[in-house]
Amino acid sequence: MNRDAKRTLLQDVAREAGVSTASVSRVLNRAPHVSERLRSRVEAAINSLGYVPDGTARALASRRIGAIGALVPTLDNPVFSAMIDSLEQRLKQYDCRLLIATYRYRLDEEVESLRTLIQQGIDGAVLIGHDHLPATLELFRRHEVPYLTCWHSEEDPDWPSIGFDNAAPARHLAEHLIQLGHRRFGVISAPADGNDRARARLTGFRQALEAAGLDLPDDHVVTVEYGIEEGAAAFADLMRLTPRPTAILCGNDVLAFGAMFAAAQAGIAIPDDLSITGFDDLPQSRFMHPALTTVAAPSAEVGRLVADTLVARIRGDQTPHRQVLEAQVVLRGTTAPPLHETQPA
Amino acid sequence: MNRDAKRTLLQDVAREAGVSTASVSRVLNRAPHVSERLRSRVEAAINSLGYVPDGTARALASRRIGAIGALVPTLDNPVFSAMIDSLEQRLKQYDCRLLIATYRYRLDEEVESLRTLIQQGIDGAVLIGHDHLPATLELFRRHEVPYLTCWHSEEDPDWPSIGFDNAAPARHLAEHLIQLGHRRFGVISAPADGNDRARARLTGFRQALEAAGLDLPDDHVVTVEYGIEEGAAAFADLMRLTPRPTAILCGNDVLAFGAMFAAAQAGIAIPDDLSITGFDDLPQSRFMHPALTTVAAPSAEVGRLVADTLVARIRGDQTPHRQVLEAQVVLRGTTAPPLHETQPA
DNA sequence: GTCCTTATTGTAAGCGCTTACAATCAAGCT
DNA sequence: AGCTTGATTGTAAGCGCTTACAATAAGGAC
Repeated sequence: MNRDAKRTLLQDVAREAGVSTASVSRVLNRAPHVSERLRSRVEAAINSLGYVPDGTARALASRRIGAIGALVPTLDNPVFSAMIDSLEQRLKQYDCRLLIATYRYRLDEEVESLRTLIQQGIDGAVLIGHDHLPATLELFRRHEVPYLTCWHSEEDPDWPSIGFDNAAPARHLAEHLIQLGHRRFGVISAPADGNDRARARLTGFRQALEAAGLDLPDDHVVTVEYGIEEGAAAFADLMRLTPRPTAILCGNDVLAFGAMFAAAQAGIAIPDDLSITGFDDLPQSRFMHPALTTVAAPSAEVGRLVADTLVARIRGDQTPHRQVLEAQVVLRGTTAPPLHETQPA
Repeated sequence: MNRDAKRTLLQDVAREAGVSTASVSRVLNRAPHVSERLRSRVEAAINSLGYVPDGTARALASRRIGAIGALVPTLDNPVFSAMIDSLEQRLKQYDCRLLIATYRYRLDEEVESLRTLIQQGIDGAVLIGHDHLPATLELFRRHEVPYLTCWHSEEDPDWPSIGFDNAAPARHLAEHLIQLGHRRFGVISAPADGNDRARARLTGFRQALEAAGLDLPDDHVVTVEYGIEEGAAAFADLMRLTPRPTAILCGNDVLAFGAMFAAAQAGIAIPDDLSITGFDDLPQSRFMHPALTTVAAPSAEVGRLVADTLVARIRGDQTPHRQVLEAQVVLRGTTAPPLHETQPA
C-alpha cells in the first residue's frame, strides 16, 4: 500500500469535526461515554472526507491485529478447504481476517510458518491435528498467542481442540465389514508420520480386527501419499496378495476414489467382489457408482466452531478445552457381504 | 498477540550490542553500509536475546506489510483452492503472507472484503475474473494498491490479468461435438451474473453452434448454482426436452459430475446415448467412468504466476499487463458420436 | 599536514492511531 | 449557593520500528 499519497488521517477528521483526535478514535471504536451529538458530528466528518483508518497504526497502538492465522497441511484437500471456507465466513462476522499458511505435512515447515505469522502479527492461530513439534508450542507460549487445534479429539492439556474422534468411526467401519462377513482386509493409509489422524484411523481399523481375532499383516497395509493415482497404485499392490483381501479400508475418500478407479480398471466389481470404505465424505462421494461408504467429517461445523472459540479465547473468555463433534459413519453402496466366500461364523 | 509481557525490543538489542537502534534496524533489513564487525555484534545480540521484531511496528514505520490479499468467490471449489495453494507456496518464497477473503459470488461482498483488507493492510491484491464493481477499481486507485485479476484473459486497460481464454476452449469443445455429428445440444451453466468465466464459456458454446448453423433455444440452457446435485437436477430438466439433446455442455466439471450421476441413475449411457463435457479438469475427472472430456484450467500455474507478477508490481517493476496461458481441451471418454441417430452431413 | 570524499554510525523525528489521565461541565445534594 | 459525582471530552505520551539527516571516522589527493 502506497502511503506517499497524502491520505486523510484521523487528525483531519478531528479538525473537520472540530473535536479532538481521541474523540474520533472513540467513535471509531464504539467506546462508551460518547454523546450522540459528538458521534454524529464525527461520523459526518468521516463520511465527507472518506476517511479510512489505517489498520497498521491501529494494530500497533491497540495491540490488536484483527486477524488470525490458520496453518493447514494443504488446501489441495477439499476437506480442508471446506473447513477454511466456513472458518473465513464466520470470522468475517467477528470482523476478523484470515491468514493462511500451508506446510505440506512437514512439521518443521509448520513451525517456520507459524513463526512468520506470529512475527507478522496475528491475534490467534489454529492448527490441524494433534501432531506438532515442541517448538510450535514454545512459540505460542512465548508470544502468548491464543491457539487451537482441530480435526482430532485427543485429550491433551497442551492442546485445546475442536474435532472428532478419528479412531472410533474407523473402528465402526471395520466392525461393519466384519459383521458383513469379511475376514481378509487390506488398508490404504496416508503417511502416518506427523499425521495423527491417519494414525488414529489405522488404530481404529486395527482395534476392530483385533477384537474379532483377525490378523492384519504388515503387507496388507499400504502407505501412500494423498492422491487418486496414489490410491489406485496402492490398490494394485493389495490385489497382488494371495489370498486377496475382500475389503479395503482407505484412510480418506480420495484414496478410496483411487481404489475404486483401479478396481473398475481391473474389472473387480464393487461391492460384489470387494468392499471399499473411505473417510471424509467429500461431496462427490455420495455420487459415485456405487456411492462410497465413508465417515462424514464435519468440516463446516469445525470451521464455524473454531472461529467462535478462537475469537472467544482472544477476548479472554473461558472456553471448553476440548470440543468433540460427531463424525458419523455413512453406509452406502461400496460395502456388502463377501459373496464368493463361504461365510464362517 | 499479548504484548503486556515485556518483550525484547529492538532497543534492548541495541543496548546489548552497544550500538544504536538504527544500526540494529539496518542489520535487520540488510541495508547497505554496515560493517562486518557491527553486523556480527548485532546478530550475536539478537540471538542471545531471542529477539523477534514486531511486524506491526515494522509495517507502520516502513509502509510495507509483507502480505497480499486474495479475493475468491469460494474455496469450496477445488479449482480455486488449488490455485490458492500454489499461490501461497510461491509467495512464501518472497517472504510474503497471504490473506484470504471469500465473497460467494456477490460482487458487493467482494468490495466490502477488499475494503477491509486494504484497511487492514495489504501490499497488493488479486481478484478472480473480469467482473467487478466500479467501487473495486476505485478502492485500488484511491489507496494505490497494486492489483491483478486472474482466471480470464479479457483485454482491459483497467484490469491487468493472468489467465486463459474461457471462450475458445469452450468453443472447441462444442466444435468437437459437432464434428462428431451432434446437432442437438443442451447446456448446463453456472449463473452468469457477475461471473464472466461462465458467460465466456457460454459464449464459446454459442459461437460454435452458430457457426455450424445450429440453434440453441433458451430452454436448452439451464442455469444452476455450483454443485453436483444442482448439475444432476439441471440434467433432469434437459432430459425432459423433446427431442432430447444428444450432447450436454457443462460450465464446469462439478456440474458435469452431477449430469453424469443423473445419467447413470436414469440409465442413460455415456457416451453412447449422450455426450457430456466439463470445464476445469479437476483431479478426479480423469478417473471417472468414463473419464470426463473437459478443459484443463492451469490452476497451479496461474497461482505461481500471480505470485511472481504481483510481487514484481509491488516492487514497482514493469510487468506485462496481460498474460495468457493455455487451457487445453482434454478429450476423454464422455464424448462420442451420437450412435442412435442418422448422421446428416 | 590539510582538505575533500566516501563509508559508517548515531540522533531523533516520525509512521497514524489508542488510551491513561487530566480537565471540564451539568446535574443532584445539602 | 457550594460541593460532589459521574459523564464527556481533550491532552499528550506512547506503541516498536524505520529512515532522513547529522556526525564522525577513514582514506586519498595535493
